[in-house]
Amino acid sequence: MKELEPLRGSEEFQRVFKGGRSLANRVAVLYFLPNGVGKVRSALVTSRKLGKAVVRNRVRRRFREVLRRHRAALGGGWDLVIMARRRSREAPWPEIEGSLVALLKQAGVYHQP
RNA sequence: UGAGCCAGCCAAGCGAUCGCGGGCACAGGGCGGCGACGCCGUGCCUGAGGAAAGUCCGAACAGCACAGGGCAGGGUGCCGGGUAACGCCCGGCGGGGGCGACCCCAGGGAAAGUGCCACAGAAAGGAUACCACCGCGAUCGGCUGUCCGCCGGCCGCGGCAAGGGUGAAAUGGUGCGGUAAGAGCGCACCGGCGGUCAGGCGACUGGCCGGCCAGGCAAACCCCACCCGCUGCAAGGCCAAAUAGGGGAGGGAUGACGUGGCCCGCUGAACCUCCCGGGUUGGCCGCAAGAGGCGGCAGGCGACUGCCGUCCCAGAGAGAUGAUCGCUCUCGACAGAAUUCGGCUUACAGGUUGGCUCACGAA
RNA sequence: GCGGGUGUCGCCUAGUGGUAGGGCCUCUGCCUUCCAAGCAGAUCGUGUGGGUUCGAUUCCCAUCACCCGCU
Repeated sequence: MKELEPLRGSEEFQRVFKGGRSLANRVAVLYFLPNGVGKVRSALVTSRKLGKAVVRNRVRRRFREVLRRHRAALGGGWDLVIMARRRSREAPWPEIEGSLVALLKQAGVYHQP
């Protein structure tokens, strides 16, 4: 998945948090910053406040599935950090997918194929 | 039929499509490389738990002496066994609870010493005598006066600890005898203690004898017995890359470092520590065949052990299980491996197997 | 992953085995024309479950929550 490389290291996280913009709804917070690489790099954050390990793993898997399904529509060079919020624990799948896509569209990262 | 006790097992299932981690294969395809090969791709196989959890114990493994002596510190604590080891497990003993099946118990030492036992109470420990009880003496009063005698008050000397009262706890309990009043003072039974004999590997149990001398708390300090070196896979090892190994202060064969809270001992080097200024933030091994699972036979009451057969069962590195659809049922709990095992503890919808107890009914 | 610490009224805190104390807050009363301040009084607590002890905030065990280090 060349178009979905991971983001690593606290320096890269700090760069996105400080230099980037953010959008949010009840399911997640999206931080985004142009990276000039031509590829989309992304990372998911599920804090301990969200729940126990089973809950955090399930949320991360569902978020990752959203990115996988829509990776063809993600264009340009962006660094993304998606942070899960409380609603993501009990939200049904259509709500999660719809919420994340809405955030990506709002940020201008999402292009119709 | 109802109520209950103990032990064990399972942890929704089946199918389709798209995706993820790991392993193996690839003759053909794409990219890189002279090449071995790597990446992509394709095919097949495989992919969380009974607690993976809490991190409360024990070990393996690794480094430092194949971890040694002492102090300090910590842990364990009825007996016997199991185990690599344990604070775990099994079988007993003693105590407590339940009609019972059965369950629970940190359960050594208080005649080594220190300390504590608030309030109440006379007294909280080798202590004491408040009220009371009894004897003797003196004195006062009453019985009309005196002697004698009797009754009562007060004082002194002495006896005693049965009764009252306090407390969680006061030198054993009940009964009879005994006495001035009383007391294990004597006797019987019970309880405790000591001795002895018998049984048992032992904890302990039972019999006999002695005799009443010994309060509680050690999850208070402590004593005794046994155990414990420290650090932890981010241990430790190998390879590659990078800068410049630069400047200052202190220590070092009078022994740096290892080394831990300390001393000794051991090891054994030309380094080490701090400050200033810089570089790196990769890859591989450890890393999964093990005190392993399952089945059978044998030994043992059992924990467990021995032998034989058989199986290979996650291995990531920002961290693999998700999405959609169809069907079935009782509509699904607690919950996600990170070096690996053995335990303990805690969380938990339900389903299921075996054994046992009590109550009622029938035969 | 490894190691350490803390839980006491609504908030901040004392308390090393013997009645849980103080300040702020809240309520009531007094005072004041009224409010504030002041004075007097009251309510409210040992995170949870066991154990040791006559008696536990204190000692022991388990558990829950939170916090802080190392990497």
